[in-house]
Amino acid sequence: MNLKELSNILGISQTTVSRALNGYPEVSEATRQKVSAAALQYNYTPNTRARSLATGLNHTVGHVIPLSETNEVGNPIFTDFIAGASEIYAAHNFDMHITMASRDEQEDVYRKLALKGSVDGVIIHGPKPNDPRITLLQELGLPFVVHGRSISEKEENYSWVDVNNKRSFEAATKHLIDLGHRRIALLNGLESMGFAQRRRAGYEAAHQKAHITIDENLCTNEEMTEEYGFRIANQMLSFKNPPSAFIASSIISGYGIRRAIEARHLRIKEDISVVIHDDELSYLRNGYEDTPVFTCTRSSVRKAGNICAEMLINKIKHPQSPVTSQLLEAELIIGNSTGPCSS
Amino acid sequence: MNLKELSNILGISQTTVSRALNGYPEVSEATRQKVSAAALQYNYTPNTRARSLATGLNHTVGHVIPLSETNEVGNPIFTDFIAGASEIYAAHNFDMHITMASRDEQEDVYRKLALKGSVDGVIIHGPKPNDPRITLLQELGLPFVVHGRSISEKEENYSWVDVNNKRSFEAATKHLIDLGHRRIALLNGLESMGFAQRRRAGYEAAHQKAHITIDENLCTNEEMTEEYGFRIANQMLSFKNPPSAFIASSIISGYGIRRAIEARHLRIKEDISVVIHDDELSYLRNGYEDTPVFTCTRSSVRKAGNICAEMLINKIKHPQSPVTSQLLEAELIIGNSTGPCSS
DNA sequence: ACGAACAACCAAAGCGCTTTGAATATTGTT
DNA sequence: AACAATATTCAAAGCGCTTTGGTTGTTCGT
Repeated sequence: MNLKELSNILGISQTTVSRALNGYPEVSEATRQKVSAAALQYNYTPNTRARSLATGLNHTVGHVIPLSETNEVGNPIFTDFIAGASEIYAAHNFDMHITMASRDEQEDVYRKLALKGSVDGVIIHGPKPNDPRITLLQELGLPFVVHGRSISEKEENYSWVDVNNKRSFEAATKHLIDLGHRRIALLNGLESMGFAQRRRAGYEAAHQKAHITIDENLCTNEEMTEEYGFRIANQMLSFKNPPSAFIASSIISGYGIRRAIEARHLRIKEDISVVIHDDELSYLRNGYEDTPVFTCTRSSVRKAGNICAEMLINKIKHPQSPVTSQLLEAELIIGNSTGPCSS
Repeated sequence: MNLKELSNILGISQTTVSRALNGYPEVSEATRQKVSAAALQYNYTPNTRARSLATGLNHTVGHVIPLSETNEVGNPIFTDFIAGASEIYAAHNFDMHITMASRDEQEDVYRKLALKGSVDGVIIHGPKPNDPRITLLQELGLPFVVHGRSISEKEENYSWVDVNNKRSFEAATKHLIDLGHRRIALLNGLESMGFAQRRRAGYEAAHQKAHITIDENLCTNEEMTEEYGFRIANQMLSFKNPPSAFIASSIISGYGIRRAIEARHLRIKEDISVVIHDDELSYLRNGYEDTPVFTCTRSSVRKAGNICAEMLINKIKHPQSPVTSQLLEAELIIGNSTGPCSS
């Protein structure tokens, strides 16, 4: 069933039928009723392709999910982010177009996306310092919002949504220092990522303010898997001078750290303190009670998805509106994994 | 840059330019060269919408990811499944269209998808017994492949890719029984899911063959989160007659079970055995060495994504081809979490 | 009762591509 | 040299929708 057929059945022109369905004012209430009823009866829905060809609007946003070199799969936090974004898309009748691409394919994918004209805007995931994708999209004139922030000398005149990673990791580190910890391990994300650099900066700031020198052997950067947490914690706990606390960039690595601690029959909290960053992943909740399992810096990645999507749709609908950005604070929440330094 | 402009620049008709780029034979090699060069130079890529309007083919497949009532977010295994599928899509130049929808919205979403004409085919996720989506899509005439199988009286004449859940869970249960375990807890997925019913059937079969009666108090069905594993294991371990082994439908719940065991200062393997189903999630690997952390039934969900995608594209390209299906065997791999029953 | 203002509708053009059917150029055959 | 056969090219139609610019009735003020 298409517009032509429907209008033939009704004996009304395609113009009027189209206008009736799209809520234009120059249609009498009577015909609008008739048309709506017929559309429902004959199960008519306008063909998306034809519509977007005619209007130039796709009602679609693209996500290009970076595959890490090591895992070749997107980080599971994307599931939650995208769930958040898709809520908003659904509310605005937008569609979601997803591509998974390795880091070196990214630019090419974005360029293709723009040229093929299949999306009205995109979300940039996992920005790196001076991320070339940002300038590329600005050149291409494709609306976009960055989840995270790039780090660059130039003024950052693009829209982004980010967590205050520096502040939150400084707070987490300070919390441990206040508890008497002096050897605090940092299991950070990949060094090339903007968020990891900011977290590192927070970690450093807290140390500096407390006049503690950082042991570089306690700081690592990797893809944040469970195995990463286990392997590194295991290694570090066998140091002659092991850390008394761990900060992990993700609950997933936190699981690995816990596994390593318990494999050595040490007790979390009493013997070793652990702080994680908690994205509030729905399948990997950090406890359901008031007191979380892990002490954490908490910021819902799903909510970040909401905000990014809302921002992008707004940019698409109002291309001339000024850039906006939002810095989300990640609360430090004391859970059952941190206690006074025992060593 | 569009076709019209490009053909004007070249002084060649749109027809010929289009044919040259699409590899039709009735174009001289000379002009083909010229056209290709110009397309490259002027950065021309055909507009997807226009093309699909003209051809009737979208080169797009849709995934409708069910949101669980409880979590409102897709299970993280989708990330891996979709990563697998998208490899294939990329290779065939297909796009991916994702919608997240709660269970009761599912049918509506599929219907809309078909009517709007924005996808050439879809993948059905998380089939339930007598899943209405299957008949719906058959009526709509939209090609589809089911990840998993429905369970129904009627003959199952549709394409699917599934793991042999019954067989693998029977093997897992038998393994534990052979080790002397008699009280084996089953932390299964939602009862309404086909795969959960098949896993339960395997669990029952093993018990039956060993003439052991099942204690229904040891069998639960829920969304497979970490917290689920923790909470239930914690409860069961405080029974006057606790289980000596656990089988979990997912590594995620397995983490929770481990947390509960270790919180009670029991040892995994020595005191309590644990078997999980391992989807080989890239961020939640079940160990990297020969011997996995958890004894498991292993079947890569990413590979399942590959196969589904390949199957679907084949169906789209050859609509008349017969239905195909594939049953993947999940190997039982003995890891460091199962040992002789100690009680 | 007449023209202005407005309400309601429509035919046709256009979005950017593919594809049909026809036209033109080239080659081969006798 | 003339014609058939083949190789290239093209103009125009069509995919299903929106939107421009007109046309036809209605209502209103005077």
